[in-house]
Amino acid sequence: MNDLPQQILKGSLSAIILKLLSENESMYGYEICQRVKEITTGQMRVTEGALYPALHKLEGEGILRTHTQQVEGRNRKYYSIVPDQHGQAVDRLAQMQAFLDQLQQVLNPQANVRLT
Amino acid sequence: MNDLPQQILKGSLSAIILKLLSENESMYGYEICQRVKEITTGQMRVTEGALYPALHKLEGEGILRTHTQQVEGRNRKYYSIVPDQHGQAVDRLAQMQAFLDQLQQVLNPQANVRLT
DNA sequence: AAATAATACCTAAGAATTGTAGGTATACCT
DNA sequence: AGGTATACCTACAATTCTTAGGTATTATTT
Repeated sequence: MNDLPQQILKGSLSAIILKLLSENESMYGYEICQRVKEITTGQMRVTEGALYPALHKLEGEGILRTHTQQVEGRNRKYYSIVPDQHGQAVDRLAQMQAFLDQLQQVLNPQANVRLT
Repeated sequence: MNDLPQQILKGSLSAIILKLLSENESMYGYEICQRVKEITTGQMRVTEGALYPALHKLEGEGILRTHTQQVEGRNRKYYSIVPDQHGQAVDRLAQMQAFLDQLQQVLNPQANVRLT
């Protein structure tokens, strides 16, 4: 009946991918899943059924590119931001952040965001 | 090509509704649309095509109830949280806030939330 | 040695939510 | 008379995700 807590807000996945790939030269799908689990101490999980189509879409849009590499007998498909698309990634992340700030304005107006 | 900026993150609308109705005894649909525009200085807009189905769903789930009233010749349908469902609303809002905190942890890990 | 877990990729089908684009009706202003 | 604001609604399409599978290799446990 009740939705389980590990639901991802629809629309946030591509932002998560772009953020992680902004900080790391290249990552492979499975690694992204694990990284999100790590960062959020297991509270948020990116399912593979959502991740791989999202990666393929960003690749189709020309924002990401891939190179495959065999590591310990397994094939890994590494994704990275296309060099001249870093601006695009920054823009998208800024848009998402702006929206989240507006949402906070509605849901939690007395809270302020401060840098540490 | 590019998604316009006034897109709502799917899943956040019911939280917005519950938050506004937690602070106001009752509100009608059109009022909710206007209020969100006010709070976010026009940057975020809840479309009626999304709002009304969402309200009907929450009513169907037994969380909201309605009473209609005629004001200045026009019919207004006021929504309010069913008295013994305030806990439900608080729970849902807390869940959403927890998720947003986790998302911030991924997208903007150096930022901290502080009360004013 | 066999079974299970972990790693690593993928897709198909369906559910859920939202935007777009309409519709209806009243009141107000020009 | 026409346009704008108020106030409700629905249908359809688009998007995004979850669920639930599938394949294959390596590591670990039984």
